[in-house]
Amino acid sequence: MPRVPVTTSRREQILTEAARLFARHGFHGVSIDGIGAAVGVSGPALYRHFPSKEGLLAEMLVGISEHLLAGGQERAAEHTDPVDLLDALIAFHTDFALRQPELITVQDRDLANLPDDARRRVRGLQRAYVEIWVGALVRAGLAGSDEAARVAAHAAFGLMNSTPRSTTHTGADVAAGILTTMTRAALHAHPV
Amino acid sequence: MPRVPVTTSRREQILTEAARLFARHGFHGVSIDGIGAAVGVSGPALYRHFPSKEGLLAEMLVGISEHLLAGGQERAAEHTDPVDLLDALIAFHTDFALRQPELITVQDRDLANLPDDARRRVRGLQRAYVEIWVGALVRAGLAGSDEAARVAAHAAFGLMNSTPRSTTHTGADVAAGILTTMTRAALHAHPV
DNA sequence: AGGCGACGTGAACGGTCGCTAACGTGAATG
DNA sequence: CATTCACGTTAGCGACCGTTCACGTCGCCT
Repeated sequence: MPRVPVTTSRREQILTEAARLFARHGFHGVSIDGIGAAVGVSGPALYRHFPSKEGLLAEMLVGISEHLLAGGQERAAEHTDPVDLLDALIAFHTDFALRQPELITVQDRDLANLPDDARRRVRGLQRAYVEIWVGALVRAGLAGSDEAARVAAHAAFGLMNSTPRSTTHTGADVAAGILTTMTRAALHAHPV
Repeated sequence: MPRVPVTTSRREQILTEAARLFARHGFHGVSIDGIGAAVGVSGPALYRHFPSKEGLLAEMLVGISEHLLAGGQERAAEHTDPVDLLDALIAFHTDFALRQPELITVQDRDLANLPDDARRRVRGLQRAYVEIWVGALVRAGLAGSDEAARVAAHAAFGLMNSTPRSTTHTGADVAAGILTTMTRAALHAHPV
């Protein structure tokens, strides 16, 4: 039988398709056979690449969290002015949310389905990412306390992550402009 | 055996506990036996009150959508000025999101697990609710097109619905103020 | 008193799911 | 050329899950 040349690695192919399926049906709503079928192999072949279904989810969510944190740290290193940093963070996060809506969806929907150690790891990475935002907000004088800044940061994430609910019908660049403007205004309006 | 006096109706008790469990573990992550155990009965007793597990979810989501739409229509009837209407809508939605975080979570996470007809019904109700916001935004001159207004409305929902992610550590009234202010600013900042 | 309906139980069913086992194969390695 | 290894296959296992069934038990109505 002719072997189909695999352009991207099988692992990444599986991760991509699994993300799409998890986003649409939820972790427990997708079967191993379903994921296999989506990449053209069948069922148990996945166990050549991942130790378990939960392990697959873990790699997906850890990857997302690491990517976000790395991007945040990069921006933090580039900008000393907190307002500039906030703008860079907004641009970075908005871009990610618009480019990878499935990952965004899975990240905050299926975190509870992770095994304990992986969940702790993801939560730690997420917390570090949030703290970058919190620090910028406080230093910019846009939040009266760390607590308030945390609420504001989560609110900003919710705003930018609304992408999966509305992007279906709208151009990505148009949405990017709207979300960026709204997020910036929301954060700057927050009273001290 | 002594019969335990049931204060609220069994149906509502089941709906409440099921919402909590669905919010935490997802629809497919909760078993019929688990829901039963949460209300003190076991497993199949639920079928005395609901036709199926999907039927239970359907009643939950339809109830939420109807409540939101009714509240939106009520505000729309009370306010002729679109900016006043927006403020009333923000107050209404924020209050709901803060008071019922589990329902908010289930609503936009498990819609995909509804049977087709119920899903269509919920989507229709949601769309009608969104259209109230869209109409107010356009009439207020805060959106250049219906499309832009829809993106803005979904973004506002994402902001206000961020509650379940951050309220755990913050007082509800404090969070309400922050979310209200941020949402108002976000919507008013959106350029024409 | 008697029957009925609401509500609950435990047992059992068919189906699906995650995962393992046993096996096959083609390409690189020595 | 023989071996190994990466990567797939199908068959089957144990567990769980949604649902149904047969049955029991109250409280209420006539």
